[in-house]
Amino acid sequence: MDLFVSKYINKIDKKGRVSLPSSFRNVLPKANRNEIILYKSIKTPSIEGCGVGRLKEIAKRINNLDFFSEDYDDFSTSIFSEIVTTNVDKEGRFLIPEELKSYAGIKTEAAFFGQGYFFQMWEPKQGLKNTEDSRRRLLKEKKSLRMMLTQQK
Amino acid sequence: MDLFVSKYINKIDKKGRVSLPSSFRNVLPKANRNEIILYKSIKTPSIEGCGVGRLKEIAKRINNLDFFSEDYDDFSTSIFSEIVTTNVDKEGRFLIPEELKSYAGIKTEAAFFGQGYFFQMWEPKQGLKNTEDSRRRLLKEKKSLRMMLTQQK
DNA sequence: CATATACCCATTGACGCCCATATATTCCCA
DNA sequence: TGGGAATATATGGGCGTCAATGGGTATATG
Repeated sequence: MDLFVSKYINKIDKKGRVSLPSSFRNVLPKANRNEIILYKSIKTPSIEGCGVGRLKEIAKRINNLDFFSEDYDDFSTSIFSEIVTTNVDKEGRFLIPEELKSYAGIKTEAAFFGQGYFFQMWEPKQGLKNTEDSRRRLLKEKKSLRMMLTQQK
Repeated sequence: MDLFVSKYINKIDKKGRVSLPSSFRNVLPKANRNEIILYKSIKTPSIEGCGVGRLKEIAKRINNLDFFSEDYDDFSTSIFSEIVTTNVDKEGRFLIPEELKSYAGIKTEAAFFGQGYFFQMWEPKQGLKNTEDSRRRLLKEKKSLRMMLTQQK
């Protein structure tokens, strides 16, 4: 499985370390298993994360913008300066930077939600509520959900 | 990671020295870890910096502008003639030339902002405000920012 | 010679690395 | 197939190393 799926709730220890769920670690390329990138979610009070490979993709894309345009600076600033890289230790744990932790309201536990190509970290209560809310919104449009789920191949 | 990412705020000591963030030092080629180039940002009151290797890339960018345009001369002059090289000492610190420091309004602390292939140095307050402004501009066009961040592969 | 800058050494706190344990999971073999 | 052993995962904690910072002294350069 090379996608981030399922959800987990892990504890944050005294030193601020939290285990990246094992199944998530396995999604990272064997080469760079010891480094991930984190950034504030644009739309929700949560932290998003993924492997560094994704960052290089983003970098390439930004690099293709007109270097002297205002857009270049805006993207570059909003993305690169907001992204933090974090090292995953041999036990699979990492530190969540304070700024991100407070942005997401995370204190003693972090809830990990697989999102396919990336994952989110939430304060557990808020995260679960968000899941319910999304599901509720989707169910309001059953038709489209059914279509999404039953479409083949 | 071979990109300048994240942000840091470091102190400037009595002698005018400031630490280049460790993660930034690691972006510089192992060969030339003791030298960086600095120049005034064209669009903002900040200082931009990078390893000496990137000079060629900047030259290329400028060379791609129309040779007979006014822009060509302006960029060429503004950037090349303003570039200064600075030595990084064994502890990873360097001196910010007075002219650049006053251009950016930097006094006792410098904020380092990763920008991918280069970095910026700001007076902390102004730098943080600039980040917010950038983000605000981009969020007005949610589509583009989301695209930049979530496109897969 | 005077000022600026490089080199050396020191301190503090944060972080990485290592080892340890408890629980859960898988595997293997009788 | 049941039970026990080997393995993996989440978690806890000790300790050495490194990053950021401060300061003394040598050296260079005009």
